[in-house]
Amino acid sequence: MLVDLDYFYAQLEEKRNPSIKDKPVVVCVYSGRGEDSGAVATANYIAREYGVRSGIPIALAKKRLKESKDAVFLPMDREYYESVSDRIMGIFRVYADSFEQVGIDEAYLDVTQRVQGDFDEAKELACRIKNSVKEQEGLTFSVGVGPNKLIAKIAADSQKPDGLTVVRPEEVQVFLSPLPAGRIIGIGGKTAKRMEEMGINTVSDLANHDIQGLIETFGRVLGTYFHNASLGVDDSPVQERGEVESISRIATLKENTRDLDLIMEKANELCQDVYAKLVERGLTFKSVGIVVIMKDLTVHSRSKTFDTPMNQLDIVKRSAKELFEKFLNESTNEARRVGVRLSSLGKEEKIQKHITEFLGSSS
DNA sequence: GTATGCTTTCGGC
DNA sequence: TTACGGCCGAAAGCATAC
Repeated sequence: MLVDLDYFYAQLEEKRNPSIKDKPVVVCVYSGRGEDSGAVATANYIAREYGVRSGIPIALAKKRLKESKDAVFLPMDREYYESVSDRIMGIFRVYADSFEQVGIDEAYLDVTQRVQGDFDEAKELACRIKNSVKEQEGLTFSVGVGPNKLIAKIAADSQKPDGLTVVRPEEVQVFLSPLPAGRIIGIGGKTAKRMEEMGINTVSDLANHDIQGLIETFGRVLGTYFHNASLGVDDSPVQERGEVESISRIATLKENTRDLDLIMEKANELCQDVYAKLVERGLTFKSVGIVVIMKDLTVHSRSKTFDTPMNQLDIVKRSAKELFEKFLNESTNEARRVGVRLSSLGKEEKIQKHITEFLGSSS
């Protein structure tokens, strides 16, 4: 089954301050540029009735909520959301044979063993988990129960908030066929549009489309995945996620610029932040990457990889500077936002320390 | 021909 | 009228190694 916490950030803000729960609530990421510069992270269902959605500019959300008068705009408080998420995930985990957290507000629970493959029992279990989280944290979430992760996810999406949708194996075909292809995870706006151009609108259109054609258009991995998904077939296991694979920070510049010094002023802060997180988790990095979002919102990235694991702040800063400098030489536009990313992460261990010391002392 | 690793882009939340 | 975040993982596309 898939569990998905309802309008998570906004629900937490309602919980923290119940007086706002009958008003439109919009949780915002302010960029620090101007009064309303930034984007919407999420909004409660009252705000959604006004057309407020994740990702739209805050100024646009304000315009859409102009006549509601009592709309509440709050800044995102990520640390708080993460701490509550950790507690709730701890509750979910107890009910699962195996557990896989996806993002801050979603998780897959394989409960096959403990309900002995019985979907009625799975439904009862879902109710018990709902009650438990309601009692302990005062929060609601939506559940999808299905024969695999793909179906569980779509089932959960089909009834929100506080939903509970069960799709039994014999119901999969009827459930899936009429849905828009975009309901399949991995088919976002861009892919949906390409499919539309191929005459694919519903999952049933996708199921009837030649698999070779899909592979030619979307590549082997995705083409095969889309074909199987259209038939409700998915054998990916519910498995615990390991260490994070990358640590990144991105921020909006005070003003658009292509001045390396101004960019590095901000970038050095970002380097320190990602480095602090790296040390906190006891990790090393092999790759340093930068990302630049230009004033026209196009996204560009560059990265460099070392032969051995690294663990020094200075390396991060110097690599970032080198990459920004190189990138500026290749572009003519002004930068609006810049980011720093560490990847190819590894655990800091004795052997790696020795290698670092050896290289450090011999050079 | 297959496996593996690196760079960049895509897109979910 | 326009307006525009900050993360993350996955995949394509390419190069290289065996």
